[in-house]
Amino acid sequence: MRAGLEPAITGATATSVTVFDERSLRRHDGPSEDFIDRLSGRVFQTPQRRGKFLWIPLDDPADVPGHGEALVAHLGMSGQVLLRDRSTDDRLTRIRIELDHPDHGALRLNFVDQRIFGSMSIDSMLPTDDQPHLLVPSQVAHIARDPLDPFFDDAKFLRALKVKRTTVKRALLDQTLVSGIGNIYADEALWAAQVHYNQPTETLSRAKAIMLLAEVRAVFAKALAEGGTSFDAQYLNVNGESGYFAHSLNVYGQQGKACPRCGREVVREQFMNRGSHFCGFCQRVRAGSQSV
DNA sequence: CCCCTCACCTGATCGC
DNA sequence: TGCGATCAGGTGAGGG
Repeated sequence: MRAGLEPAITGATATSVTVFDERSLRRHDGPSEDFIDRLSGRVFQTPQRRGKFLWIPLDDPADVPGHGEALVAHLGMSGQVLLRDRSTDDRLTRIRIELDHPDHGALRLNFVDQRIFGSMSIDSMLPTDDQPHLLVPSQVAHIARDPLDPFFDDAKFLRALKVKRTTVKRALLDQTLVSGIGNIYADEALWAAQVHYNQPTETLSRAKAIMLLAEVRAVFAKALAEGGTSFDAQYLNVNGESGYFAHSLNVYGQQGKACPRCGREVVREQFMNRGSHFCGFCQRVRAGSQSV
């Protein structure tokens, strides 16, 4: 989504903003009038991402220099950002931003979200603790870098796995430890590394933890190359197109089918109020390596 | 302080 | 055709 937005909206001016459902501003500190006022007339800079948060830095308004604000978007479970022409509408559009781009002319951003777990907001930028010259929106400050980020700290992540009293899938889904991993990519990376979702993190050997992190990166790289995971019309890129990673899934949603590695049945269990998909043979809770 | 549960929401689909 | 149950890819406040 970030890559799709960049060439289209960088340098565009937000000429008009409409909020159809104020609940989509759940992460915005203020009423919709405030969101509209602060966004209208601003120029979009290059879109940025950390984990599942996307933001578009805004130029400083002429009368308020050095402000440092961004339009922040999170898709939640069902959000989409669709890049449209001025005449195209989308069902379940919660927020609409009309844009004027010096090269591409009139554009429209439709923020579409069925369940309204996603949001848009205007947020102030803060220095990151590890790279103070790089800024992130205040609501993103507690989110860890993702494993494809050049400043992701492998040693810090491995240390956290040792210290935490939790299980490995919980840790993968904990965006304060490592960001960008959701239920699909957690299950896929765990399968690739042959780790059971309920393996206590402190019993994971260092070698296994390193392998797991490598598999997370491999899953991310493949999913990004294929444009993400689309099961239906709900998960689309900015041009309304489906990603192809769903064709590459080994265990997610594959319950009842054969494990691509050993041929035994893929099973699904309830875990954290969601589905966990794994091979009961390849992925078993193993006795921990004793580390001092 | 750390970890886990649950609330937050709507719409599509399926079985009866 | 209609109705109720079920399901869905995330986050963070608050309780234990």
